[in-house]
Amino acid sequence: MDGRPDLRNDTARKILDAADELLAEVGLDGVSARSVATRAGVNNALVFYHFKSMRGLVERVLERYYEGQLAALEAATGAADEPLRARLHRVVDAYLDFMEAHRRFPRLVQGLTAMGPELHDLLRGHLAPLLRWAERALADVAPPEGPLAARHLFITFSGVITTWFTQGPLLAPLWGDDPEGPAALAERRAHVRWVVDALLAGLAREEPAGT
Amino acid sequence: MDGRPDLRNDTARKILDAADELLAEVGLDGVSARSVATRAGVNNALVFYHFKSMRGLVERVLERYYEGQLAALEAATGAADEPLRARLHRVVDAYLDFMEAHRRFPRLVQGLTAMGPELHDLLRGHLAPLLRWAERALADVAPPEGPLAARHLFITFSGVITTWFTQGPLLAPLWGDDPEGPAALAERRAHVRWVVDALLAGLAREEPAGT
DNA sequence: GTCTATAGGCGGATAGAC
DNA sequence: GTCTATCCGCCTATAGAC
Repeated sequence: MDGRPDLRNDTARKILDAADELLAEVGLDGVSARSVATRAGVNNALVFYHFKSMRGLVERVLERYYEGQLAALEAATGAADEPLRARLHRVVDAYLDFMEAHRRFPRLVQGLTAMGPELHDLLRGHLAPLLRWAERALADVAPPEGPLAARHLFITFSGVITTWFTQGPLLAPLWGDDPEGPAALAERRAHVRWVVDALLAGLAREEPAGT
Repeated sequence: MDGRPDLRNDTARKILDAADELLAEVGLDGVSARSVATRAGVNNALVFYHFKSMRGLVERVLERYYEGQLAALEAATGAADEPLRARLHRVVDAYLDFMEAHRRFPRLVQGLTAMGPELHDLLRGHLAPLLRWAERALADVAPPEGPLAARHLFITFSGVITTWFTQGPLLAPLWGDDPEGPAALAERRAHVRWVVDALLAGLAREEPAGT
């Protein structure tokens, strides 16, 4: 009972899913134990029985997403014999696919990040493996240090991708498109691929002959 | 008394500044009228006297930032005789300068965005002029529609820039640099400029001869 | 404009019966 | 594991004296 309940338990799952939904709908502090329990159709006290505290509950929701994201990205990294450009496109596609399938995730992370330093360690713990993955994946494209280092490219790409999902609902109505619709996403995907290509070309120019 | 107090009033200013600080420190729901009043050194009830409600207070804080940002970007757009690349560098520098000078701002926006749809209209109202500005500023670089349109470039650049400020404090300790320090910012600035150049080269390739 | 006092609601969390 | 009942604290907001 450390906030990691047995998820084969049906009630625990229902609570977790309800919390997940509500976090995206009303934000962290909009969510109360009562609202979660009601949405899940279970008793108020069970939230604390299964997850110890509200914080524990949120941590579990977050955990599920980050594990999925890392797995998705690692699965897309495979085949080292593949041409670089195609490989990066696949990775970026996997990133977009995951966000599309879990639209609540970027919003949730965004909310938690902005919420004061108590949560920073938690988030950092999940971010660290992602950063290491990026540095591995970009090892032979980006220099190890300086403005073109993998870490900068990682921040840049997560910015380019997640910002669309977080700001999209705000901006898209301004140009009269449904931001959640497949057409808008397809266009964004094309944009991101184009950014990949442009940055790749830029990197190639930096290092005209292989070192 | 519509939540727009006379800011020549000293107490109103103190409350506004205190709210600004606290919003960044503890997030929107971490801020209470009491905490604001205490930080400002004034009485609890004065918050409501001057700002009508907590929501009104937050709106005023937000307003101040967005107005400043738009002004900064517009000021940097001037001189149309300047070469395109230099002009864009200046704009991007102005964007980064503003964020550097107001580090709380991106974090605040991030938090509010993630906080449910009640605030979306408010944010949209501030975002709309920025989007219009971007479309004007990029009018003769980007096509009016499709994946390379100004609106995509706008989301991309605001993502690249703001993500550094929001995620930086999380990530930078992982590579042992002070994210708030001038060295880290200078490196990021170099990165963003490089991204501008790479995307500009990409756009030039799309349209080999001017239409 | 500024203060005190307080109403009234909702929050997390626990005790203890079943 | 699940339920009822409850404690206690903090919140926004207002009334009314000064």
